[in-house]
Amino acid sequence: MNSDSSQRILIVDDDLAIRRFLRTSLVAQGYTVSETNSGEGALLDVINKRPDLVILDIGLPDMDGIEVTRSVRQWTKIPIIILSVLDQEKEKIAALDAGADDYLTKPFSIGELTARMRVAFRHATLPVNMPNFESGALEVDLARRIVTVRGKEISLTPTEYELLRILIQDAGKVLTHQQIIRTLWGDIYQPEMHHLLRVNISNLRKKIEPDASRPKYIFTEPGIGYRLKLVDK
Amino acid sequence: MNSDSSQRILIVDDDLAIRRFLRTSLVAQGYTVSETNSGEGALLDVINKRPDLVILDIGLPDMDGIEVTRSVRQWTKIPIIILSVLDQEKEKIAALDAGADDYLTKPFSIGELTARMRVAFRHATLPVNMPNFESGALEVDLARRIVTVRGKEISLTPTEYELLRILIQDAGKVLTHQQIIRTLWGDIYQPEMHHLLRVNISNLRKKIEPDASRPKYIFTEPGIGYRLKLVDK
DNA sequence: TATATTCTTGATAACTTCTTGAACAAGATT
DNA sequence: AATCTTGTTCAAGAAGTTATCAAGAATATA
Repeated sequence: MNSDSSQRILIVDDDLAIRRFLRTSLVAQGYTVSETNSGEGALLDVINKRPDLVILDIGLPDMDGIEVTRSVRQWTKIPIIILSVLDQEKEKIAALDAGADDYLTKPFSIGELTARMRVAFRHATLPVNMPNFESGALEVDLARRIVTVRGKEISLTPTEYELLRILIQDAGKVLTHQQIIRTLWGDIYQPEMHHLLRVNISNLRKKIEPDASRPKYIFTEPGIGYRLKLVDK
Repeated sequence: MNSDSSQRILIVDDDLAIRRFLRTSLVAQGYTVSETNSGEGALLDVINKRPDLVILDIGLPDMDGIEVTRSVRQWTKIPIIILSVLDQEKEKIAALDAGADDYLTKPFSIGELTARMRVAFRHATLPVNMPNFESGALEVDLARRIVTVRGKEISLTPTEYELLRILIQDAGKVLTHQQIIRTLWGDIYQPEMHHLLRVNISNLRKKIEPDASRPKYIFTEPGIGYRLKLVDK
């Protein structure tokens, strides 16, 4: 948190008028506000200013708000509320699945925005910024997307990496097949997805486990799902 | 089997057509669905059916959806998504501040609803504040689905775990054979199920009791059922 | 376009869990 | 003491799940 304990909000929007309007309204509500007008700026400010919540316009000059969301989500769970002029279903779903916590269509009322911000703060757990993950000989640099086993860097396919990231995000806990499938592939849930998940688990194990038939990291919970075990050094 | 790892959704709406529509769509997505048409029913079902998420219409015959939300929030953080025909700012804010996790205005697309459900599940998996059960040397982490006896982690089959969970839910109380059987295997009650239950109790005891022939945790109530004893440390 | 990489699917093997029957035990009833 | 009822345990086959390999399809890269 901040020294004056007020919550810091980062506003990302290329429209000056909207930034002004939001800043005024939020400052009046007692929030501390900083602003930027580009995707690049957003990524930098999330790192440097460590805001407690991001309000992100989806249409930015340099990069898509969804891209920004995905990028930020690689290493932090900081609440992100997306703003958009479009009420398009596809965009909404894409934004939410990329890791956004809420999606508001302009015009919206400040009352609703702040209510949804309060929901987001309620959800926010203690800062779970984990730039790197370690368990035994396995190390994952989530910010740089680098995985090493016993110091040796290994390369994972996009799906394998995403799967590992999902397991890391809830390390120690059992994730059901359904949960993993939904996070990995979204809405297209179908029974044959289970098979696909198994193949990917198998491939991932081959790359990170010393002995794939006797897993040290990725444990199977028969009938339920998988669990990434936390091992002390 | 019933100890299915699929997520359970409770739909609360007095409009049969909407319930049907939601049920069909959600079942197709692999969710397990139960329904009720009143606020009273909702409160009961949240307790008895232990859903993982509630979809709650705000306009119910007996009580307001906001009331229901407030009431449920007294004791659980289970995700609640409110549905409404009104796009009224005041109502939205009241619902969100009462503890709802999201608010959707009808008509909405199923795609958006399921995307917002995924957001809710993402939030719900974070807090580790689910009650842990402890009795003597037996510890059950219900959020992580981990059972330890004298600090040592033990693995239970889905049925065994579900059985233990049922006993924990009413720890100290006697659960009749019928109650357990129905919760475990649904309504297909048959006399030979008793034998099946006994075998499972036996197997569970072997895993958690120091001396299975002299149970410390799971007590037999002859002619009635079983009881999980609460033991102080 | 060719080449490499990754994803998806089917076949099969290995494994775990479920279900059932049989044997046994303890207490209650006759 | 014999019998009945209720409960426990063991073990084996059936049913269901999970792991792995490999080949073709799709996608990305050169």
